[in-house]
Amino acid sequence: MASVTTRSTPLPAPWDGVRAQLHDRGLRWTPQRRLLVEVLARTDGHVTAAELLESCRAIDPATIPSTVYRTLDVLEELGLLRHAHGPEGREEYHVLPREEHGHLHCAGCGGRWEIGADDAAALVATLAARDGFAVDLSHLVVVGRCRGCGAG
Amino acid sequence: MASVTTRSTPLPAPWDGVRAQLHDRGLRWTPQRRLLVEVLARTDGHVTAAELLESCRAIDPATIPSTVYRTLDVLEELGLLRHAHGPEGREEYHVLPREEHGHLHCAGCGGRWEIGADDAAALVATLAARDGFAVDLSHLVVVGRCRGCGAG
DNA sequence: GGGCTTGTCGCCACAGTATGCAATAACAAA
DNA sequence: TTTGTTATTGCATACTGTGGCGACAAGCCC
Repeated sequence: MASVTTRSTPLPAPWDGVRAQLHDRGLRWTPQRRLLVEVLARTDGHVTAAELLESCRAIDPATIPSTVYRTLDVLEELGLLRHAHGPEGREEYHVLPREEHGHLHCAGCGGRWEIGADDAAALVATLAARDGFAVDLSHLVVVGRCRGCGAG
Repeated sequence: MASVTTRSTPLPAPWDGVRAQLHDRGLRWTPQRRLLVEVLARTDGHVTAAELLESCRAIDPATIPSTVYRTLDVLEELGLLRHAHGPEGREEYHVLPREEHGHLHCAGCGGRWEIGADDAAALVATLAARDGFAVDLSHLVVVGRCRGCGAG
């Protein structure tokens, strides 16, 4: 009889190690987690939790929201994801953060860009020097208007 | 017979002009709006919408959430409020923004501080020069760890 | 003061996120 | 393979915030 967890898609990149990482921490590899990981493996860049939920439901309509949210928390603890809050306050996840970076959101067109460590260096240095504050770049969201949308 | 809208509290500061400002735009002065304005007049600094709702309910338990949210939107359009998103993505309102400023949130102790225009000047200048991006300082939220909470 | 226009309220439903709890199932050990 | 432990699921529920819609009432005009 075919195994229940189909092996049709040997997870790529860092995702193939998730199962082992979970086991190392005494956590479990479940079909629900596998489903989300499969979805994430096909995703790159930024997604909202709601989008991920929808993608999971496209494959398994029985997917429960709270399971997805909890699994996202777990994966974030493993370091495979980072989350921040978009301009409307909704959660956004960065898959496979190569390096810490902040985000730039245009309130006009909704466009998004990344802010590198060097762009924020001055701000980070100012706050570190004056207040001893250590900035978490991955949570930095800067809202404003891009060139195209003008200062209007 | 006493008037329905008690005049016991002649609204202070800029709040006394709200009614006129509403009228100028063809909007209306209702008991519900007056209640929220009274609460706001006694508040300063930062509040979440939920806190304002609670304060209103303390006075009039019949206060409806959506009315509060909609009134907050209206008052923000009048320039009497600004909102930003806290680290958990909840809405936070700044009452009577004296000047545009961003916020610093400590993920450890939950402490909050303001970021002045000068603190962010370098970041603002960098983004303006490189991308032509105009930063909205009032939406700037920087998350990290304060001196006391260490880099842990 | 009375009527009319239309902005606003109150209610309902829903989206997105989060938590408690009992039942289930993953995994290890026998 | 069976058993036992306990992490996880699924469900119910709650909270924040938004949008639709009919009924109501604020403010204008006469």
